[in-house]
Amino acid sequence: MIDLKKYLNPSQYEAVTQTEGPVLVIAGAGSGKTRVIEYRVLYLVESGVDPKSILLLSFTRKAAREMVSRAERHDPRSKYIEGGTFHSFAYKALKKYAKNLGFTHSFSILDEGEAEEAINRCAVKLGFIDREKRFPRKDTLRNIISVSVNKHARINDIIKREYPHFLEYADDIETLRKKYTEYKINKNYMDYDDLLVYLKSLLEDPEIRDRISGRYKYIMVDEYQDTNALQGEVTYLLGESHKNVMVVGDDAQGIYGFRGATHENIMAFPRRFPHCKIIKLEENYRSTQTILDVANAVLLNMKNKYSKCLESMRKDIGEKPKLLFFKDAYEEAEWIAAKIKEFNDEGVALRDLGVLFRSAYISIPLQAELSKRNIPYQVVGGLRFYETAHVKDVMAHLKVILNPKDEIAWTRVLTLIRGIGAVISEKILQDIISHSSISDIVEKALPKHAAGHKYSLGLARLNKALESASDGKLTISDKYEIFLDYYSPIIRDKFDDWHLRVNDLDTLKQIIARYEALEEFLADFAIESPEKGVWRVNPSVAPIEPPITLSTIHSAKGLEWNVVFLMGLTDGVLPVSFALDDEDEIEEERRLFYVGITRAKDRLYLSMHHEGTRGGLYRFNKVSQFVDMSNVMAMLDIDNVSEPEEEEIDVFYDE
DNA sequence: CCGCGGAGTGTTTTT
DNA sequence: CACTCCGCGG
Repeated sequence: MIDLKKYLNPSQYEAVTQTEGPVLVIAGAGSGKTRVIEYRVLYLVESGVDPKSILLLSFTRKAAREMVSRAERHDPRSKYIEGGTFHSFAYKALKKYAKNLGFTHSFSILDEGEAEEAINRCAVKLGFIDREKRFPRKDTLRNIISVSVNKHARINDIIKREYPHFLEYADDIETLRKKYTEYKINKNYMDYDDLLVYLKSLLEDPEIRDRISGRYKYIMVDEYQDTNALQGEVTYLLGESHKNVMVVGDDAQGIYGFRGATHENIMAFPRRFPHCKIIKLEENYRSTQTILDVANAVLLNMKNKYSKCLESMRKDIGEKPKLLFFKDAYEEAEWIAAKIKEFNDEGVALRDLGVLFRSAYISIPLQAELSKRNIPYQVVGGLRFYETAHVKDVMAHLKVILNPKDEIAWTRVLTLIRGIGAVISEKILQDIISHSSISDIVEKALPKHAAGHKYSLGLARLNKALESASDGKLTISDKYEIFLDYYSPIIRDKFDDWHLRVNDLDTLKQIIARYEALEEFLADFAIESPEKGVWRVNPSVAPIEPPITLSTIHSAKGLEWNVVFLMGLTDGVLPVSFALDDEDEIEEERRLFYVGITRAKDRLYLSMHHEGTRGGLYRFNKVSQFVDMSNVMAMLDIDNVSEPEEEEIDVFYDE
């Protein structure tokens, strides 16, 4: 057994060795909470605990992956531990026990766009769309329903609070919610929320719960402040019989309130597990004191704070973080790119540099600058490539051959053909779903429609592709190639920028080659999909060394870099403009700022630019209200303040 | 009934 | 600016 005390401070040591019973770890940023999980797994495994009985959970894939990979690195046996996101864990459990809930084992997962389509279909069936012109749009409907599930809230209350102008439709939306739920059961669909809802249902069955708890005897949940009510329930149920549950979190870093996460879960944990041990980690090992001074100033400005100020354990005081003002987005990007080059030339590896921002689009000028200088970068977060239309188009073809009952995917596939719109696709679809196998569809359903219409040629072409691809002897790569070939004329017709989009389809080809089963690929794609962003300007810079990371702050959670650039710090970006009229949302934005700052180990650069355009309108950007606080400003080295020009008008934010 | 083009709207973060 | 929705022409 290794000497843990050499690697851990007393609180960390306690959290690592207190393996039995409930434990709540309140861990400030950089206080070594992942380290605690890492060594706790090692300690358990070395004490003879079967690694297969250890379960690590987190909300985001990033955090989950980081946690699992670090937990695995000390002992070869540790690679047998189970871990991942709540959603991926739910998927595996549901694969096994879905029949107990009335689903067949091969349900399909609806991503957000597909869920919207499904809701729209239900709304049409209920007559809500034709009847009223002002009925909410499908994305709003999906959001309302999702919030009600994740926050355990009533539809009526959500509408009152967030969409008061739709209050007259509250009853209709409630009806729609029920219809949508039935629809999904009927069609063997689950959306992201259902994975958690049905996991909870499974765990409420004492027999199944016993089986699952019997298997996972040690449970650890990271980033607990980012879990919502539903995930909290799941955590309780998982730990109910043996109570060996450790949750780790920091309320000052809660940034997923928008999807129902609440720091209340941290507060409620000791109530749910009365003899819970509470351990606080307050010493920061990551950042210099000068960086923490800024973080602490921001922390002090938070309205509801439970966390204490961070104190650096590092001997070096460090450089005061810089605040930089630029004229426009290009000057800001140029300066950052040049500074990155400078660091790199001095010997700092690119992988030790990170650039963070509130929204992915903020990074576009910087990406252009990095490309110009041949600096390799990777973009994390924001719109992901599997959310783009062309990727979804190709995927829909794979979905229908796996699950011929998938009418959402069929509709997508059919309407890609020229001459087929909503009405005709619906007619063909009725024929399709009256058959249950893809070969019947190919032989009986589709040929009926493949003559005498202007779309007949296209439909015949589709039928041929489906026929070839449903050959059981083919690998999924072969099937993918068939559809890619079929889709090739369609993508050229549909998108002006198709030559850029085909790159994504190439990437997809490489990903798919790693899979043997189509079902596994599609599930992974929905739940553990590659997080590569699409906001890249030039995808083909030759990687000389591991690239610099450009990331949304959300995706940077739990990670750290030697040098961090936090860019685009203007009111309207951070805090984002929609948050400005809601105090709770502003506070969440402030925590986001806090998370960004605390990612930096040695150096931190905060930057913004004044000139911007939004919706075609010229506007003058003000520095973020989070930065523009005297206690924060006092901790910054303010570099080149350029005073606002008199004649410039503040278009958006009048006081 | 499809698809194009113009008008209008709203722009985020993740599973 | 980019995406969605609506109305009209084919």
